[in-house]
Amino acid sequence: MRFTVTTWNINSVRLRIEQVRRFLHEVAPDVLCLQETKCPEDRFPLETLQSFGYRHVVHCGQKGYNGVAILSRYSFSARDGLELCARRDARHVSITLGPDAGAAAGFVVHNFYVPAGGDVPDPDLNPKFAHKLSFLAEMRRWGDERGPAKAPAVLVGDLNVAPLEHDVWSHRQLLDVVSHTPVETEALETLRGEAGWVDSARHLTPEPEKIYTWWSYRAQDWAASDRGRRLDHIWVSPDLAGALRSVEVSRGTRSWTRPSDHVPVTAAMEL
DNA sequence: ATGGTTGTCATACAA
Repeated sequence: MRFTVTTWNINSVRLRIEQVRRFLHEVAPDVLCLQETKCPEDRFPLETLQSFGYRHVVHCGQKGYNGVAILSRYSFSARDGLELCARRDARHVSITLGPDAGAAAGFVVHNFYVPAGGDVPDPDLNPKFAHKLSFLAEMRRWGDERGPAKAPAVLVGDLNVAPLEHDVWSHRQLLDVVSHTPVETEALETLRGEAGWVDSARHLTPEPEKIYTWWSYRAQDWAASDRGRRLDHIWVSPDLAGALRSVEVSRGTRSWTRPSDHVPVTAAMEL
């Protein structure tokens, strides 16, 4: 059976609830992972999201910042959130889907929101960048502790790193810009490789083709300048790599009224 | 070299 999962940094789920409705109507993934819901638990639009056909929802939120959620057409048997960097930041949530989602033993979907890291790419001068590097180090340690994948798994999210040369509009000009500095790209690629995750977008669309999932709000004309970065990722465990059929970047949502600066990325698998 | 925009919460701060 076909299984689809989407990751989307929504930059306020309450402000963009209509965009969520439209996207779910048009693309209808089985599972939607959101980041930056920017919404405390008691103000999360649970019933509205459920009315879009996604009965199974988990939200991990806080006031003003961060926040991750997973919407699913299938029931899940467990939910869990990691607490990284000893902060109660809402930057991770995971679910375990049951057999009705297509994998006999079920599988885990992890949804991460990696810290953006501020503007100055020096951990000694910029505590936000230090936090980002610590977060990536803890993701690496978490992967080491998990060990080799015993069951199919998916890791998605706004990882706030564009790891490869053709994941940014200009590799040379972004080498000292947070999101594409060597210390970040090497950290992300190392933790991904050690844990055996397959980068689904690059598995199906290798370099040198450019892929972007984020365009700054500050550009006068984001589409004309097209100075994007690939910050949003869908990784799959090695046993799922052969099941990948497509990875779609919903670039069109960036042109919707009052868009998020990130667009949805959807992977389809034949399980 | 600089500033450019958006969202939350109501004043800076994070992205």
